[in-house]
Amino acid sequence: MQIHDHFVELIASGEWESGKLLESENELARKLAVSVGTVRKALDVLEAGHLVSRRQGRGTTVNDQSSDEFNIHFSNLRIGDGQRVTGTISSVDVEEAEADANEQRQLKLKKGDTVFRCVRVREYHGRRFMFERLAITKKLLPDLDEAQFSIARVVAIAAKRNGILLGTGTEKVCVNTADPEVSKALSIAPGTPLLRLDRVINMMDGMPLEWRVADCHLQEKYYMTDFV
Amino acid sequence: MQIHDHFVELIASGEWESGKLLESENELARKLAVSVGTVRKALDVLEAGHLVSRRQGRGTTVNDQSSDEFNIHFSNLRIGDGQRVTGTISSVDVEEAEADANEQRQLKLKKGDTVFRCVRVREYHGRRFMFERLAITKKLLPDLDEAQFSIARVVAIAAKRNGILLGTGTEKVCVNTADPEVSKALSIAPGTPLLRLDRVINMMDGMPLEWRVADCHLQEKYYMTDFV
DNA sequence: CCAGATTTGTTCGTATGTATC
DNA sequence: CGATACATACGAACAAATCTG
Repeated sequence: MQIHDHFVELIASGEWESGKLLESENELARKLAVSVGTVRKALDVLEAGHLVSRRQGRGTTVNDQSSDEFNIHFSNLRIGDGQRVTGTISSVDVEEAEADANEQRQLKLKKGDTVFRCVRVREYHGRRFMFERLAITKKLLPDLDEAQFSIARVVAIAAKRNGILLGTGTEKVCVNTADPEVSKALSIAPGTPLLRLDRVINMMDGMPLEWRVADCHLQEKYYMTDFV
Repeated sequence: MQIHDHFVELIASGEWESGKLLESENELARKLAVSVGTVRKALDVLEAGHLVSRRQGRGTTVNDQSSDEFNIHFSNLRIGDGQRVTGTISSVDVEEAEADANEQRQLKLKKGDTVFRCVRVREYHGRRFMFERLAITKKLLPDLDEAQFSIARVVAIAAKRNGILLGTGTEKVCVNTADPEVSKALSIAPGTPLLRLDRVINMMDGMPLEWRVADCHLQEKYYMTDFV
């Protein structure tokens, strides 16, 4: 884990930039004065966290956490044969505010901390299907401004700029019905049953960074999980 | 994987009975004429599949796949602080029939194969909350009869009797509204939005064994998944 | 198309750390 | 307190995939 954390630091600091082909396991082991097995295990953990990709005969490369391939693993929405989908953003509304009680609890903030609040609509193949409300800890992303929220994966991109690495997340799923605001945004009848996705994404140190509550009109899409 | 499969065979055949404390890694390695590292890796995979539990200083024990602790990992329904729940069965209706087209597809059956079809209602703290329809491949569980379906985990228990080990599973989640049958069974208004859980449980060789479609009136419960 | 070098994947055998009984 | 078991690490070797000239 010491070696792992060292590697995380190298990635977060930008010393290991995304796309870079790392030195071989043997070289890393020699430079860090540990066994290759130890380097291997650290890289295994990094790979499990989607931070690097490894291929026999080729080497180990650093993944870009602002890329779509990285971020799509935070979506359990799927289509057709099981491919994950996120859609694209079709409308945005941003404000900056003091965190309310819920935001303080979800993002582990103190009274008086500020958040970005963002309301967005996502569409897929030209059809609006998701109404999402985001709350993002502002102090961790000081260079983030309201103009940027129209692009997908803002948080991941801003996190990368600020040397923050995304880690785990949890999502609660339940059923909700369209209130007037949502029904208008998605052009569906009020009261339409929707899938509500309540998701928190944490940083690698375990602290939450983004809280999203999304109401989702599934249409041909479905939510899927695996049991192991 | 050869060692892993060998261990699976020992568990499925009953030679390693549940609750048994295994020989140490060193002994297993010596008897199988492989390195301890190889035994460790095989045991790691078994543990990931919930077939054994390991504790430093104590040893490795075989889990009982018919136990509640094993089966609860196929449920993503949670309550309060995040504890998984399955509830208890409050009503049952069973029939034996030739698999229809959907059942053939989901359970990878051939035309003419027979299934158990079972309609059950689950309750939690005295409140009925889930209406589930099961389809189970009959030929794999020849000793299963209709009288047994009133107990939870029938399939896991029958599978154990027949030397079958449960492996992975997938679950699709979407939104559904209560039709007359479900609304009557759960004592809720017709049209009430419900969470629909469409789940297939596979055996360790990857072949499906049970298909369940459940409509769920969540109440204070919620469905939760983790991102890694 | 092939030969050789490089890199990860897998296994081996041993040694030490640490939790449990 | 000692014996035992899993957890972690070490260093070496070979297999298999990949890349290069």
